[in-house]
Amino acid sequence: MDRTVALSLPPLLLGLAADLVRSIDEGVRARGFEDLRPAHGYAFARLAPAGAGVGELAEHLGVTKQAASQMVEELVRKGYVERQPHPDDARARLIVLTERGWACTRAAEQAAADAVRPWAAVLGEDRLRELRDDLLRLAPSGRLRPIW
Amino acid sequence: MDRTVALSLPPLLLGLAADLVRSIDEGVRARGFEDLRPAHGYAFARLAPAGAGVGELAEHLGVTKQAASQMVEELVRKGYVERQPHPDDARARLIVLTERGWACTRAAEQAAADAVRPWAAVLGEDRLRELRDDLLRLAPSGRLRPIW
DNA sequence: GACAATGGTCAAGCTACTTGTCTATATCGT
DNA sequence: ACGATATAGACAAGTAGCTTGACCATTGTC
Repeated sequence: MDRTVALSLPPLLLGLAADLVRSIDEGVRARGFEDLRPAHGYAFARLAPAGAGVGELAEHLGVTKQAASQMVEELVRKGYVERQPHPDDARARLIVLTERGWACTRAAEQAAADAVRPWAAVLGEDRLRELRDDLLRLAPSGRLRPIW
Repeated sequence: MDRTVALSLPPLLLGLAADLVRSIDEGVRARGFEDLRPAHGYAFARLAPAGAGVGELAEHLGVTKQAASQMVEELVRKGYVERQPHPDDARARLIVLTERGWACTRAAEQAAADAVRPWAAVLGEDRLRELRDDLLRLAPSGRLRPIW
């Protein structure tokens, strides 16, 4: 395999990803959610579809249950999520987004769209779609991904 | 601009970048550098070409001078870098890689190449090169990028 | 119905960062 | 040339987000 491609690809990919995270973070903050950090976005991405337990959230974030529990406590205190009793298991709790949590999620999507828009101007719509398709093929099987 | 592309691209890019970081980190550790974390790789990338001062390193890493100074102290203690007097400025010090630092840098490049190799199998050499070219066009002006 | 396994929390400790302060050297204005 | 200000870096203390360890409540298993 071409050595120059192998050596140049990782820095480019990581650099672009870092810029994207920073850009979305700024966009989310600019929309009034200044008490959140990128890590919270990864949590929202897991919680948005149908909620999740603390353990599931921990696994998604790649941290311990205790750390996830602390983050949930923080997000509850800030009004982004709430703990509901789990319907089937009295031990477990279902963590779900509040309306404020959903509002933040929508803000993150807007910020992401804003961040990507210039890319379409640079590459063109078609090339950008191909880029998306390439990334889709490289992405590990249906693992859940962050919103921002 | 196509909304589905705008919404799917960021998670795919961030997810792939996260996998890449984890993969390179594992590769570096497997090659015997178990006392380093991904953040150190970003530092090495800035130091490798010609060394740098603590302030320059701090700006590259996006942290305070004090934090960069602490990381340098840690890397000195572990034998990866050394402080040299700056030739032109008696206040400043030039931080440069030691032989061990270079060995680690080479290990990181190997690990990165290992991580990217499967991508060529999925996309093909030509498509992968186009992907690299696309990322190059999206990368902000010649900003320095991490090795892993 | 005992008993291990699981979901979650409480408590304490660690680490990588932060802000604040300081010294030494360099640069600028007069 | 010299005093004022800016810059490079280190020292010290505080903080935030993670870790490990211990624990309780509920569930599933033999």
